[in-house]
Amino acid sequence: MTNAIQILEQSITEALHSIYGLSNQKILLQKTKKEFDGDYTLTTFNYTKETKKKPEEIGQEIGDYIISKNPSLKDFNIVKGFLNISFTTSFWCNYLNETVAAKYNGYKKLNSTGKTILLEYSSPNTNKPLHLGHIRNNLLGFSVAEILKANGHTVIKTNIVNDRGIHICKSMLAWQKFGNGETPESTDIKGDHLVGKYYVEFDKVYKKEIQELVEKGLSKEEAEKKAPSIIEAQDMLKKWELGDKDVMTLWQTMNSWVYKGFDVTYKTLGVDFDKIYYESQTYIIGKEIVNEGLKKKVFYKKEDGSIRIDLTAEGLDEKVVLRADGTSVYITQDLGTALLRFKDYPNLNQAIYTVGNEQDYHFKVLFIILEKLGYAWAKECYHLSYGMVELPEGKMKSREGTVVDADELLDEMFETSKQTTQELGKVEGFSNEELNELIKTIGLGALKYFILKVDPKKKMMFDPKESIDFNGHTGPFIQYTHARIKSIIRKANEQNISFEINKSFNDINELERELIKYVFEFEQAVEESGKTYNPAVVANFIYELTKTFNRYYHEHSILKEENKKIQQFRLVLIKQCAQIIASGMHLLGINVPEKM
RNA sequence: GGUCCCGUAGCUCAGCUGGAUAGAGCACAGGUUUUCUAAACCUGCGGUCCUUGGUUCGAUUCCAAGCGGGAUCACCA
Repeated sequence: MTNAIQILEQSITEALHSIYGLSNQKILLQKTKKEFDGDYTLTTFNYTKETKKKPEEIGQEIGDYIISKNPSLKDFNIVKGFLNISFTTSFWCNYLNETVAAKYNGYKKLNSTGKTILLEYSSPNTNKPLHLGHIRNNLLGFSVAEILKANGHTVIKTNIVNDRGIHICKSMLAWQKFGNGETPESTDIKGDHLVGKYYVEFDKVYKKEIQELVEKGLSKEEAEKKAPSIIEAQDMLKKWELGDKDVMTLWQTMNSWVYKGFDVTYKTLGVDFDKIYYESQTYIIGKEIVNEGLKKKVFYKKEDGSIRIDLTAEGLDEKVVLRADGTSVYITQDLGTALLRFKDYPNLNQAIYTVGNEQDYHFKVLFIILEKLGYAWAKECYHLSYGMVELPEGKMKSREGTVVDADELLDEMFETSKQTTQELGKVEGFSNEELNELIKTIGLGALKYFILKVDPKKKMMFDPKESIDFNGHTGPFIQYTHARIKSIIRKANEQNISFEINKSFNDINELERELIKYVFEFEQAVEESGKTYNPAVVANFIYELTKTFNRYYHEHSILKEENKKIQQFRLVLIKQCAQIIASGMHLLGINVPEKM
């Protein structure tokens, strides 16, 4: 079936060719603005040079041509260089009929042109609990995965757990020294938070040591290198890479605490993974790659013993890929991880890394190195870079404790959700279980929508003093609208009203026409958000649809409508709207309730 | 200092590959419920789209410079 936009593009192409002999012209179509009459608008300024005619004239000629050739088009009007074109009402009604008959949900089916995409997100460090920045990462990654699936791709969601390295040793060391054998069970502290406590503890001691050394006359840089704590941590890392038994045992124990904690947070957030990688496994592959690269002369050994790559020709710097003491750095692991993935999934067409934009440079370097090493798939690697979440005071810093903790924030969302729900008192007949479910759905809806409605590329502000809204341009507003529709549908069912449109029916009003167009345009929004890896496109689109629906809801009654044909049409329309709202929200990882 | 990103209403954000009189939400002022859920709807208030040039029939959008903010340039991750 050809859709509205395709019909217009084809007709206009034909018109340009037949009237002016033009081909390969850009066809600039946009939605007609509210103030004007029409469905879609063609800008005709573009063709003035080739045709040597005024934009109004061109509009008239193209308008006449396409209307005469295409029965789906009703009429047009011209305002300067804008040709506003209207489809017939029966065209839109037919469209609605067909989508409903096809049980259309706005997603593309998995198809042969679809790619196989590995999408990495979350990627936590196991030395501290998750914070709001990680929440953005998790929601973004999960949503983009859903959106890509809805565009007909196969997506493998993966998590690379950063479970080794100097930062982990810091927590371990502090626990060893000051922990008095504390465990999550003995303290009743969630495992990731307990480990995080010792990460902060380490930093305190370390800072103090630095200060003492500075007072003794060392420079700050020297002091940072010579502080006893950091030397101990480095020793521990060496022992770890050598497989020291005690260190390994401690490492496994503390990591297991963290994993238990993360699992709880992931479950609450509703995110999941198809495959989990651990850097403790991939860093070894990384080291092998470095050795091979050394032989291939992609890397070289400096006098100080470190192994490096010179990227100054690319406008970048000289980069260390393996430390002088033989232990691996961040990028060593990433080399190994990349290789392992393409080995595990030989059919991979793309690998997406969901990582904050503070690491733009790192990924630029990583991808260039992979290319220099000769991996053909290097060019399929893509850094999905997103902006930081900032507080009014600036960036969040784990070590300094200026973070919005993920678990705390989630609890606050649920608390607000609970309060609001109780105040509004619309939950009669809900069981306790249903009520809890609803509270979670709404709290998560508010948080997820708040984060996903912002363009991922941009940094975003979060002020902990101002709680996340439940009114206006928010998740709960959209969820509420869905519940409203479902309420009407339930009542219609109770009254045994049928949901079928008479095929010849086309007596619709302006808002109904607009709503059908939104249903139609959803797939374009899904497509665009997929191409740009941007859930905000879907989020904002669904909001527009929902806002229009609420106006419609306010102005027109459905169950009280006496004309049965109109009533049935309206029921079909709103049911499809509910479907699109649910589909769109699903792409954001947000559930929509039947009642609220 | 080099590289990169950003600058739209009091606040938080939309504004698609250049197109009509720049839009929402929050906040503020007011109105709407005997009518399908008022977490809603409607009205009002609010803008040198950071500045200055350039390209263009047309620039918030593209280019250049400047100003302001941020990130990064680690043998941290």
